[in-house]
Amino acid sequence: MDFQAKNGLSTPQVREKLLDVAERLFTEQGFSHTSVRDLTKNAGCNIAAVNYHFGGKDQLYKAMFHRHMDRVFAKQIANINKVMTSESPTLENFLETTFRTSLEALDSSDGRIPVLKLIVRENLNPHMKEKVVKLESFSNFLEQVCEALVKLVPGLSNDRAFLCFCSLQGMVLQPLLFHDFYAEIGKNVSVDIIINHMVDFAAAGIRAVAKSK
Amino acid sequence: MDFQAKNGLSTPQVREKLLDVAERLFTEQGFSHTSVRDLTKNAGCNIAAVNYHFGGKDQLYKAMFHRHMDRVFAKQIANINKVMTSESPTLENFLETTFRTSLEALDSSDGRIPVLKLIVRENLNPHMKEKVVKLESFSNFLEQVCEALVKLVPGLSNDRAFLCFCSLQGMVLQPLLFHDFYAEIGKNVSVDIIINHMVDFAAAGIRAVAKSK
DNA sequence: TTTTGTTTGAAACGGTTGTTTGAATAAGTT
DNA sequence: AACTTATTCAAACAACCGTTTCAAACAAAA
Repeated sequence: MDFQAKNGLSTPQVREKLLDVAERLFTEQGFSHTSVRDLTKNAGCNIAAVNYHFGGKDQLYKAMFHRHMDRVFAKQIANINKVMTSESPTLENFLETTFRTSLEALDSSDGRIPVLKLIVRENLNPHMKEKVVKLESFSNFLEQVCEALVKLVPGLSNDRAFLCFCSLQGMVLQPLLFHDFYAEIGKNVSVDIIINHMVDFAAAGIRAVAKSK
Repeated sequence: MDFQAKNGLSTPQVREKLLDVAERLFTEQGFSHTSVRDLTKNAGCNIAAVNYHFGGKDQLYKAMFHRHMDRVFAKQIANINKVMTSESPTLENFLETTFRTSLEALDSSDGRIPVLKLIVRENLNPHMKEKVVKLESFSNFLEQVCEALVKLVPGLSNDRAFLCFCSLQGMVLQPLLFHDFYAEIGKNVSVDIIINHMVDFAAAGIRAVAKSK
């Protein structure tokens, strides 16, 4: 009932192993299609471990979601800072870094998993009652991007910058969700080509929007 | 076992009613979260009706998916033709029509349901073994869009047009998936403003890509 | 060693799922 | 009318789900 009551910090291995497995299975198969038996079998532990360490499937999902979001947004923001504090930051430079970080999960399928895909899942089928996505992390990321855009593109208002953020998010989303699908129907494109295209497309789009009345 | 064996065409009412309910519930809640009991209760028929008329939950899903895709792609292509056969078709004109048709499900939540959302669901959790999306319909739509883009934008190659299609698809996807989410965190924007922004953004993006080496 | 608290294990519980069954009803034909 | 087919219905089925239980194994401290 009161799992890890005293030992507030870390239960050594099983907890982490379960979080790792959860990150992989939940992102690949979704919440409903991943059973507790799947998770524990892949983690090499007993079925009861999920309830013992986390208090239920829901809360394991929540814990992994938050851990993952914190990691990825921290990385994105670090990248943005690196670009913006360089000697001569350009819009193209900023876009390429952001796109590449978001899309690096596409090629060389090492363990990297895109948060956006997770967020899309959570948005289609909410599993947490509380405000779905960790708002502190996400809002912070959103503001950092908008702030950078306003600095990089003369004449861009805050409102317009938000709309641009949405467009950028969509452009990233598309290959994340559909790259495999298009590959299957013969429309295969390398990630580098996609990124180059997206930089050209988005840079022109943002600059045009900045000049628009 | 052999449902509607002789009467190959239409079983009068229950079939259609089930397809309508399935279209609504599957798109709102997803495949797994929609039980056969939900479907039949909303359709006002018996539980066994799904298996009797369609042969199972899977095949009801498939039938509604195909019916819906055929309808929406037909409408999209009709719109494209209307624009392209007008006296002076412009890129902005084409984009606005396409965007508005795709996003009309956002405001005034009448029964309209976006296919793209369905396709995203199906892409995240495939429920059909066969090539997921009806390829004839989708490929046709894709080609029509690319063809129109090449005609409207001088210098745009076929390969580049495909990449632009992907970017457009992403830009449409974003509000479809996240509009409600952003509204909940105070970032509410009217559909008209979104569309105007997207037209500006995409038009500049496409023209820039056309001039790129 | 004995004691104490934490972690694991196999089995079972209650609930929901999609599907099947077989009788009852409706519709259609001869 | 009788007979045949198509459809509906309530009930039951088998399989899976997340969770609980409680005894066994383990660790660390006394």
